Amino acid sequence: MPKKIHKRDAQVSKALIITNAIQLFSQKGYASASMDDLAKMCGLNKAMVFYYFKNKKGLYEAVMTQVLEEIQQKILKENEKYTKPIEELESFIRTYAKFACSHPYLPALLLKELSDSGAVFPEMLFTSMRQLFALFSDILKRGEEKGCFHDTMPMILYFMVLGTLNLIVTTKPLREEAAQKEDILLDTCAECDIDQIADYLIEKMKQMLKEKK
Amino acid sequence: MPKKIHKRDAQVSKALIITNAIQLFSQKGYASASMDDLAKMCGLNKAMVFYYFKNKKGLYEAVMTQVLEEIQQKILKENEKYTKPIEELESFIRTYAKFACSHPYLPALLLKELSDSGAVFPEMLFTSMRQLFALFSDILKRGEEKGCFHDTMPMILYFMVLGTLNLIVTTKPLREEAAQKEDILLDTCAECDIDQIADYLIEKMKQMLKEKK
DNA sequence: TATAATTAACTAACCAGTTAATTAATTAGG
DNA sequence: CCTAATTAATTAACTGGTTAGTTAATTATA
Repeated sequence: MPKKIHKRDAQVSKALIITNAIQLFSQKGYASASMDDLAKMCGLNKAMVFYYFKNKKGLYEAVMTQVLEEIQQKILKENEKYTKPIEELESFIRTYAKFACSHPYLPALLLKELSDSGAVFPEMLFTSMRQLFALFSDILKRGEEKGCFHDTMPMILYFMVLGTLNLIVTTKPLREEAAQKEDILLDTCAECDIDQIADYLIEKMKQMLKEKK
Repeated sequence: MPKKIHKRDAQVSKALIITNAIQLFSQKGYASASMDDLAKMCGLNKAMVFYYFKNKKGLYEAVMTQVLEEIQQKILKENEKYTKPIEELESFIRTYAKFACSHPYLPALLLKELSDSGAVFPEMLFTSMRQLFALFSDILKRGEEKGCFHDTMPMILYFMVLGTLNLIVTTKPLREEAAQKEDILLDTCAECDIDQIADYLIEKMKQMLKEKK
């Protein structure tokens, strides 16, 4: 619990709350995240949370918006560097993989939210999530028009990519622990780094997309 | 809230609690599932829950064990019908897909648990989950030895299958809602039935596995 | 009669959210 | 440039409701 070293500054306090809330929500989930704990983490009074974000749900929405905005901007920016659909797809997967690995709160928050079917955060979930999917879907469609992709079902392929990468990241501690006590026969991919995994995924996606029905 | 119509019977009461707990935990998540609510759903006194399962965690473990046992038995039984790795893989995917679709509590519970890295249910998670993965991994390995599969990374492919199917099932209500208000340009696969999706996944898996590195 | 199943009533901790008072920073006026 | 008034940020203390879990008494069954 860090003591407050910062001056009175709304911007700073607000950012401090969001930063800690990202950690808390991603680790404990919405219901188990305590606003008392959050205030202690921030070194602020609990009332500040409600002063800036009205209520718990408001804070959660701010957290999700920021996190989704972050990854979306990153992917869009990377995407601009490429023109060929294959390269764009590769960039999408690699960027998401790297970001998810270095910011593991993203997969945790996303999987929790999706496993609830957006129970906590119903409206804004697809407003924000849709845009990422739209980009992915668009890449596939353009690839199909150009004749380099075949037999695409964007929604399924999207879940394939996100599902795989999110599970790989969130289960990492579990798989590492398993690797120690398990027999060697069962490879839990505990030592694979995220680049290897992204490479493998990309190659497999290429194989899936190049074949005509 | 059904009134109790059953006689005094430990077996019946216990089963009643588990059945309702599966629904409750899968809908609300571990933290938000209230034992008071559960007792009301069962038409029993709350103390019964603690009488039979000691505490909330004990009940949750019983729920997870039963649910994982259920799907595992189903898949193992189906698997016996086949001998060729390709058929076994196909059966694995199709059986999981169908079961997940008709018992949507499974994907909900699994995704919640995995997004926590087994926070609630640490020990038994991989004891039970491992067996399913072991079967999947085994199918791939035997296929590779026989020369019909190539370049397999079982852990990644496992998450690919489970990740895709689980997300497809849990997001179904979300995607259907989206389909109504969204532009037609973005296909959320709202009308796809689970057999189509399983077919597509199986075909894509075949394409991925047949190619040599 | 002994044992197992069930209940009502209780507790102590926790939680989201409120309130009214206090402190610090900003601005305006002389 | 200083000070008084205004506004914004922060706090302690509180509330009402909920929660997991307990206990001791009661009912049914074998």
